[in-house]
Amino acid sequence: MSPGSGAYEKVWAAIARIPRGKVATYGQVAALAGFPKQPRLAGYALANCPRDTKIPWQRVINAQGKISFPPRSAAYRRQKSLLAKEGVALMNGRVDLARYRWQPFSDSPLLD
DNA sequence: AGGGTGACGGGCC
DNA sequence: GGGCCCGCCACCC
Repeated sequence: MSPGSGAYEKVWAAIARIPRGKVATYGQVAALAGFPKQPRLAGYALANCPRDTKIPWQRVINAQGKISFPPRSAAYRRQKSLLAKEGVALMNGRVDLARYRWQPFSDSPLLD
C-alpha cells in the first residue's frame, strides 16, 4: 500500500516516466521526484532498486552524460547495451545530452 | 537509537 | 579537462 510513501519509490516513479530513447540525469530525476538539489538521493534509490525491477534504470546517467559505473564493470556494459538497443549511443564514453536528454515539459510532437 | 552505506553534482584550483 | 572537497538524506541492520 501507499506506493509513494517512500522517497525511493518516488524516485523510481520519476524514472519510470523517462521515455524510451531518452535519458535523464540523477539531478533531474531527483527534482522530478520532489527532491531538488539532491542528486545523490536518486543514486541511492537506484542502488536500492530490486534486481528484477521493471523501471528503465539504464536511462539515468550523470550530469556529464556518462554512465555512473566503472567502465570495465559488467554493470557499465549492461547499461551501455540497453541504451544502444533503445537508440542511445555513447560517443567517446558519453551520451550527447543536448540530443538525448529528456525534457518533461517540452516533449510535444510539435517540437519533434 | 546510532552508525554504516551509497548508480551525484557544483564549486574551485 | 581532471582532481579534490564537501553537502546531503533515506534505509537497513
